[in-house]
Amino acid sequence: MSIKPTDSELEILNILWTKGPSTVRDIHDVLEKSKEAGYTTTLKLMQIMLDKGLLKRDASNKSHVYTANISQEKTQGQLVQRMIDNVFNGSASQLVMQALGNYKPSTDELNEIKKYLDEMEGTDAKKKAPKSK
Amino acid sequence: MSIKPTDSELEILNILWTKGPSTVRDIHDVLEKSKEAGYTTTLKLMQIMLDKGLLKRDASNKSHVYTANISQEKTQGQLVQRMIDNVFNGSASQLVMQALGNYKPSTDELNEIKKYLDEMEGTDAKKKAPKSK
DNA sequence: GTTTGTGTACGAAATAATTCGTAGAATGAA
DNA sequence: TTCATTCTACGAATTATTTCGTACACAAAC
Repeated sequence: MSIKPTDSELEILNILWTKGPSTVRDIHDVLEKSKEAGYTTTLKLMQIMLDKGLLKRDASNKSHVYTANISQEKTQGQLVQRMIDNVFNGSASQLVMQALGNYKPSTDELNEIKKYLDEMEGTDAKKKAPKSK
Repeated sequence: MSIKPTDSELEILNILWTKGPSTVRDIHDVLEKSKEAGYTTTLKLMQIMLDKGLLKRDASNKSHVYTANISQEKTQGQLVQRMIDNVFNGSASQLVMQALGNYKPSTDELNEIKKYLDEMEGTDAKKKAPKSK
């Protein structure tokens, strides 16, 4: 059971994750700022995403209100997983180092990551990272 | 100037990066082990990849020999970059932590990453990681 | 020679993603 | 009510990806 949103779908999901429940108009207004997009194109996309189960909606008003139906964290996890498998031959640390070498995070970010690593080391092969529900 | 191989194309690239120059037959034999695939399907894919500039080939023999025309490291870098932008709203450290939380690398891998981080910290805004040519 | 095997080229079907036009329902002015 | 606006639904064109059949070239084996 694995989802695979397209790039366009991801754009919409990102907006929904950030802004919360939104109408097609809301989403479209955001998209328009960064790209050409027809209103009905956005509408159709979101209808298809509804079909696929990526979104859910409240249709009790004239303007339907859409919400993401998959969590940001879970989606990120699955996409990262896929990238590790398909692009890094299964090596998470390879991905991590590529991300770091490529990106050069700030010292603050570095420290955050190191802290995270230290915590992991302590717990060794115990369980997964803590997650706030 | 940014490439975007599809999943199928990435499978082929991975094989080429691992095994070096190969014929369609070579690639197809590897693919067949993990999935259904017709020979001419693989052939066509590789021809299209040639068109796109993802591969190059030596056609001097009856069996043409293909090679990846884009480097593994550069491709990984671009894909990671894209994921950071599209999925993690620009935060590399978010990606890193998702990768780690999700995957639970071995202690060895953890140490490798930490070492890498330490090196980065020392050199602060210098340049990219050393690469053996 | 002819047959068999292995290869490339290429057209085209099948599927998926994206885009948009048009129709018609609902709402709110004028 | 009539007009303009705003919305959904939906059909359909466009483009990209994946798949495969068929044709034909070439070489080795018979």
